[in-house]
Amino acid sequence: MPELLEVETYRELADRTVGRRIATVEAPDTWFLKGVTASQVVDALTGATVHATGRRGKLLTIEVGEGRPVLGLRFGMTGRLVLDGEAPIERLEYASGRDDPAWDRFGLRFDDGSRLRLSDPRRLGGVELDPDLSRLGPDAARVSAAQLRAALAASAAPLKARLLDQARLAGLGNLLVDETLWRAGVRPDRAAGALADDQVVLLAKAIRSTVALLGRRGGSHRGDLQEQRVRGGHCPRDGEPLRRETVGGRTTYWCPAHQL
DNA sequence: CCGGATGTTCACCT
DNA sequence: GAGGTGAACATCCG
Repeated sequence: MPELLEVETYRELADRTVGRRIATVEAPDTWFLKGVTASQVVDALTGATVHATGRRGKLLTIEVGEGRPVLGLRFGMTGRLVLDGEAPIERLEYASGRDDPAWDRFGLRFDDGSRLRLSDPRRLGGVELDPDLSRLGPDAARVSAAQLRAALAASAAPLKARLLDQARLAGLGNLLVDETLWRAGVRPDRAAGALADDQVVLLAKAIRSTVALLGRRGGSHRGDLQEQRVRGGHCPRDGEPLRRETVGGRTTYWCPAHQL
């Protein structure tokens, strides 16, 4: 999915529907429904009015009328949220711009005729009711040093693996983590629990500032490192050949010269 | 043709 | 228990 930044733009899009009444719920793909049946989702949301939207990490939440469950939307790597026939706020690099109706996995039709739909070619996202927020760590956009310290606490796992662990810290994906560590000058494969306290403070700052900067630039793929995230890429800071390794199960690029 | 990709979950190892 | 790996999802791109 989209990482935290892209989900935030989807939340802003979904927020335009606040006040609208849901006339019809479209759940054509039962595989996309997590822990609920199509009829449960339809019954729970039909006739409800959108009250508010929220986001925790990469999870988008839509709150409807009282006594109704919260709707949780996940986008996987290729999910997009579309309102009406409007062009999406942010075009995914991965997506080719095509928009096959067969990829519509979930949708809400409102009384005013507008339609909010989740299109996901690869079906990596999902829809749930009353998502369990206790399974997500603090949101990375606002993580404090103390929260980050707790997330990394005494772990032998590689730092990057912990930063990607949504239960520890919610919102960072592969690109944001690589960009953040590159900016902070920290190796992704260092043991998470081995960071000195002042390094944790700096890393928390780097996470917040990197998220904010790439947000201003327009998305997770707008990092300085992005163009060089290819085989044979070089560090944009000092020209050193980048290392490419699998860390935390994901392809990772980092500079051996300045990430220590 | 083949390998990977802004993600997550699960089974199965060590 | 903690970590790691590979598979699965389905499409596009180099």
